Amino acid sequence: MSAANLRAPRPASTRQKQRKGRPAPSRTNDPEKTKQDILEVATHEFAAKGLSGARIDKIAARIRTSKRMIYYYFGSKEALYLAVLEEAYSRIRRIERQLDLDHLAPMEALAQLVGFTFDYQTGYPDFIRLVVIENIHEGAHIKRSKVIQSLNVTAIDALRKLCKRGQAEGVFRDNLDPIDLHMSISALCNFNITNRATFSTIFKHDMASSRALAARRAQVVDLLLRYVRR
Amino acid sequence: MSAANLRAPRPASTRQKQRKGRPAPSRTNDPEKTKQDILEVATHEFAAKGLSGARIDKIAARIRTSKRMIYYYFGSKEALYLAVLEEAYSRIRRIERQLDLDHLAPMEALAQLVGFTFDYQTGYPDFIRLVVIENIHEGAHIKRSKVIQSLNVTAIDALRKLCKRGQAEGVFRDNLDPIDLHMSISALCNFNITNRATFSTIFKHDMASSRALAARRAQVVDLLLRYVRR
Amino acid sequence: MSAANLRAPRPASTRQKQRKGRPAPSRTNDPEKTKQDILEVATHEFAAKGLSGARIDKIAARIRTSKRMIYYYFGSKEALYLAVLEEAYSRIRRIERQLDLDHLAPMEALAQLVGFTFDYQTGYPDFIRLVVIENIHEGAHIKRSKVIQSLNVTAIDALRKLCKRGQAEGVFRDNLDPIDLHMSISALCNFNITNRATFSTIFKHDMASSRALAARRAQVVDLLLRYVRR
Amino acid sequence: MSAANLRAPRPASTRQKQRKGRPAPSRTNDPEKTKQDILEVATHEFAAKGLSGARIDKIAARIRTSKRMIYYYFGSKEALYLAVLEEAYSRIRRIERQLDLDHLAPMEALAQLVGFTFDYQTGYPDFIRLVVIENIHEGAHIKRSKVIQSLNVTAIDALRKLCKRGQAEGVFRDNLDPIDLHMSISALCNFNITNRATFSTIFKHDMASSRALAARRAQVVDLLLRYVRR
DNA sequence: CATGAATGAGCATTCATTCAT
DNA sequence: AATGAATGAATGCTCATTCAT
Repeated sequence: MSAANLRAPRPASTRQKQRKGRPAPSRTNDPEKTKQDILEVATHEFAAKGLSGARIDKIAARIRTSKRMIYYYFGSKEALYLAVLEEAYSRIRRIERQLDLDHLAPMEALAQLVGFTFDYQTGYPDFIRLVVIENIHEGAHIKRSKVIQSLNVTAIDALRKLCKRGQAEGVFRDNLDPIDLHMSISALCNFNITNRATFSTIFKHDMASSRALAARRAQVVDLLLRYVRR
Repeated sequence: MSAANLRAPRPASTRQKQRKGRPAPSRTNDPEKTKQDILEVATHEFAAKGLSGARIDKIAARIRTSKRMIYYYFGSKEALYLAVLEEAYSRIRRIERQLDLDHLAPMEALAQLVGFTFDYQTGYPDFIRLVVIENIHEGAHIKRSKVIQSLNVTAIDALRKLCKRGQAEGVFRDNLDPIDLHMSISALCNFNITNRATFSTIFKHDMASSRALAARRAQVVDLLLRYVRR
Repeated sequence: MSAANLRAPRPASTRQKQRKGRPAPSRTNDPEKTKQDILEVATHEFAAKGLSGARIDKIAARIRTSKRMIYYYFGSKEALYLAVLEEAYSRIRRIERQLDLDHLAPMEALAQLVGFTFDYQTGYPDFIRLVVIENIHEGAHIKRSKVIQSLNVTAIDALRKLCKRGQAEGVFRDNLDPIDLHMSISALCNFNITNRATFSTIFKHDMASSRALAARRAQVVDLLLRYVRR
Repeated sequence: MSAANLRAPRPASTRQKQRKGRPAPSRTNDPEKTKQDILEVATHEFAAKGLSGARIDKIAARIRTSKRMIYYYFGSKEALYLAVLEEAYSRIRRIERQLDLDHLAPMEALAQLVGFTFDYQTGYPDFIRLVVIENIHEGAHIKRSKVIQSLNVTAIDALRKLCKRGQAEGVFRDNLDPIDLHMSISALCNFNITNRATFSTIFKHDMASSRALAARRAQVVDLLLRYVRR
């Protein structure tokens, strides 16, 4: 049996290289980098447009990779979105872990933690945007993600330790719930991102200026310190 | 005034039993009602799915009106979205106006205001969802809306008056900025809606139970009262 | 609230009429005809290429209707395929019903029935092609079709009556099963369609010429008459 | 010779346990075996899904070889399909050649031939499925295959000899055309495969049970014997 | 001999929107 | 005032196939 000489016409073999104005897809042969590039651009697209508003085409157009690669590596739009979420959560957890509060006095430590949270959210607004978007979807994807749910929330542990220490030293009042405190910190730090546009518009109050940010940061820290102090 | 009677009307209560097959166009001959019905359903659809995720078809299917009517009355999806936003903002402003804090002692008045805000957000979560969604779009629509920008933000005026009164009476500390205070109130009350799903999932802490809500409400009030008191 | 003057730019309203060389979609306003047209072309496409090989684009291109209409009326490729199957089955049943064998002598009646079947299959080969294709899919779609399963198979009833009559008159032998007989008739009549190309190629024997067809028709009738006769 | 030992070998028996994850490329270093494995799996895939419905990916996933190998050995999907067809035809011809009818009385010999054909088709349904699929494509590939067209159709020669012998011995009637007889045999034996699903569904008559098969086999033999006998 | 990475072209399907009455 | 029919332009996704090593 020799199928070779009976071969059906190979439509693709005669295809001309006809790159139009395309961004010239790379042949990096560095799959990790390619994946990372996709993830990075996708993070921004999803954060800016939401899951349904994001366009795979747009993501592809922004990288030196064809749209096809996105499906090659991630399988579907939703899977890409989940990967983006997982990466975003992993990243913040990774950074939180580096925070060392033990060597500071309790009040100062809390100020540090709140300030850090505020700065991180402000400096990397895509993360909160993604979280908020995921909430619009009622957390449907996060609930399916073992990766995210297995991440250790160091922030809470740190907060728990801090509360105990503050109370032991007599500078924090009793009846402080770390989870609850974390909620308040998040709420106050998130707001600057999640409501900036509407708030700025309605109150004619530019929340994005570095001056406004610095002032707000101080107030948020102040507000939370007042809350915990004896 | 208790917050309870300010709760959002249950949107579904007027809904007719869904008929199978065609959307069964109405012969109500009551254009105002038809518009209102569209708006109500659209509010929920946009709040639940976002601007891009919302489906005109779904909205039409849920009302006794054909899809065509939506275009007849509102012109486009985006215009409908804007109308929804405008209605939502108008509504909260209308209700805020009914709040009478002058007859209460400053601390109590603030507690009332915060509690009301918390209850309203919780009882009518679509509003905050819409606001958050609008922020994903960087406020692009709100910026074009004369209606929303012309709405008088009574809440701020009330807060300003309250601050002054509280300071005059010596129960509030100095250096309180009403806008800033408003921001903190909003942030703390919004969070329960905007981050409920992810927070509940990650911290295995059901934020939606009536018990959790009541506890959180008390903490938010407490947090803010501690912030203003001398 | 006047959304009208705030209307978002309507991207479609400024769209120019830019019909390229398209087949100029009709505005027949005759949905029944449009549906029928689609069905007809689709029947041929599916019969010629199978379910996976058929192209919605090709079907659309052959009618004075856009591809979009196919989804408007049928919902999906698979649903269209099913509609095609149902129409094909309905059609043959409708025609079978017109066959009146009662006034003929049993042998002649059977000859008539077999001849008719042979002619119908030959004259409308798409039907058997579709059936064979559906069998490749292991009857997955037919099993879901209430329409097809509710069709009364008159052919079998006619055959049953005919067998009885033939046996009563002493011209048919005993031990004849109508379903089994039907199977043999179908098998012998189908083959000319289902295996024509390969058989013709391998045996260098053109099965499609009118002469070959007539000869084969006679043989099939002969074969079956010999089978039933006492 | 009993038909039983002519049955198709169970293709799955040599298949290794599927490993999860990657297709786990083989290090067999036995190109002939690899080719054979591909062919075997491809035969089943094409028979089950048709040319357009078959998936190279699925074929690759089922063998201990990467998808790339398929192209390495066969060049293209269509060439693989053709190789499958050629192998299937070669195989049946090879087996037909083993049939020795000369030592049997004509009637018995025909019964043997028909019974064997029926059993082979039933036992190795992929072959007829492939043939039917190739007919959907109007025999386009078979026409290009020198391999298939050069295969000697022993069945026809055997039939021709048998007819002559039967007529000489006075047990077969005159006017028997071997090709035509072959056609009838094929038609009656194929039907059980090509129309099983739809026929079973429509007539609520399970054609696949061993009882139904045995009964049908007897009838087909009976039908054909009656046809040839003087 | 062997293979992981990469991809162009096409495909089914969706969706907001408009036409004609 | 109201609506059933119709549709262009995407959009997510698939698949056979090839590159580079």
